[in-house]
Amino acid sequence: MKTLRSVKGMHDVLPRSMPAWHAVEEGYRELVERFGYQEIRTPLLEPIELFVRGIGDSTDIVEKEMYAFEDKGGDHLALRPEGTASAIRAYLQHGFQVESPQCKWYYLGPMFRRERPAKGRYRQFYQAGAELIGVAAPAADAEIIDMAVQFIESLGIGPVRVLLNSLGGEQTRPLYRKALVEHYSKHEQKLCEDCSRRLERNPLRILDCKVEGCRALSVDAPSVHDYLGEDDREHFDEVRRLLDKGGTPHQVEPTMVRGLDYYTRTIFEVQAESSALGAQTSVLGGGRYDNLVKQLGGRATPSIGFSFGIERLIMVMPESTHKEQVPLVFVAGVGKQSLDRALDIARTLRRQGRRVEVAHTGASLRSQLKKADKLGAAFAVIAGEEEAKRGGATLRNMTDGQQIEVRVDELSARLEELR
RNA sequence: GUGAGAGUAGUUCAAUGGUAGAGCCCCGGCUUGUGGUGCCGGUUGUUGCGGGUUCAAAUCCCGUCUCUCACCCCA
Repeated sequence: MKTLRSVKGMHDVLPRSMPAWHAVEEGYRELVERFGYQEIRTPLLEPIELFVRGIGDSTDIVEKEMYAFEDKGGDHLALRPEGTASAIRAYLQHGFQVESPQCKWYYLGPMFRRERPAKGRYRQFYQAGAELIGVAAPAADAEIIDMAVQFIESLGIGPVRVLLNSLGGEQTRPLYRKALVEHYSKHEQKLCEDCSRRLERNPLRILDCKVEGCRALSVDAPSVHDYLGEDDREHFDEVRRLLDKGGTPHQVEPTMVRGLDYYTRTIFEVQAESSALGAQTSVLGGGRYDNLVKQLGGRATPSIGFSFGIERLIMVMPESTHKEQVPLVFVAGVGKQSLDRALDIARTLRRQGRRVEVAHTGASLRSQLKKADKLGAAFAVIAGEEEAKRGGATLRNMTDGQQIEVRVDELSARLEELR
């Protein structure tokens, strides 16, 4: 029979890599909860309309990367490609807008994009993020960015670069858009195929194009910063001031735009200087989305958030930040009669909260110790017939090979001393 | 979606048209009482799949699938 494989671009995360995953997941929860963020879990499936309206129908994500299908009842559904749209949907659906318009939420879970897989890019990947909903003040931007950077650094990843830009808000965008269209229209025949399409639908994205001809045209393209309205300018300057004050180094990247349409004003990206990511450089990205709530049918609610890919983070994370496991105690019996005693000792130690492995068969002591070694046990408890006569067991330190005989009822106390 | 490379044991790889192999891993043993180094032994394969050429194909040809990398975009 043909052996089955996981779907293209979708991977098993095997037990051996869990120390890294847990370090990221638990480290993240711990940190954002310290900032007052609470977890929200939303469904993996949403009405496709949510992403079309939220992320934007001219984005690559919606245009060509969605896992969208019609279910048996004829509903048009999609596997979520990112987390923000769902969070805002939940925000509106459960009346937070009325009840408690300011929300600090975080999430963690699988996202789906049907792209060609490459290093650091998968069709099912795990993303975590945070959303600060309903706060317009620059201090919100600074908090989110600071939190993101603190988190990345807490994993021992460094040095990192924080790239910052402003796309402007409602007073800026129409003017800037017009200026861009004017600029690029003069050289329309030199634009690549994608960009001539973008000229109509999303001229901002041309700035981000990597094609030689388009890049040349972008060199003397108008800069957002010359078009920022007064409020947008002030907001951006204040965010920068707060970051400086908080000691978060950043660099302004005037041509940076992001691939999701909902961003307004502040956008940012954290890059790790590591070759482990292949062509990918960004480990975390985010920005302000002041129009999204309104676009999804709510009142205008300024908000900001970020998200990061767990797989990518793990690729650049040093092994030293992997979550440490509690010491393992292996209980070995010697001889058939001792198996019962070994099981008894194991049961007791487990009830006392220790991590314990025990042999299930009365194999030779040698092979049991081999197993203990393979499992990475810190200690072995040898329950042999000799010791049994004295109500004891041998406690062996697997690191240095030293061993002592102790009474069974003293085992736990001795283990405590030794750790 | 476009381009490139690669598919042989769990894994890393050898075998260039003539009997599919090695290291590592795994399992067992080396007086049923001592792991890590050592020694002995053992398991593991429709050579990704399908077709073609040939007396003979892992090897040459065609197709297909998968993986990897890059472009695009993003996490």
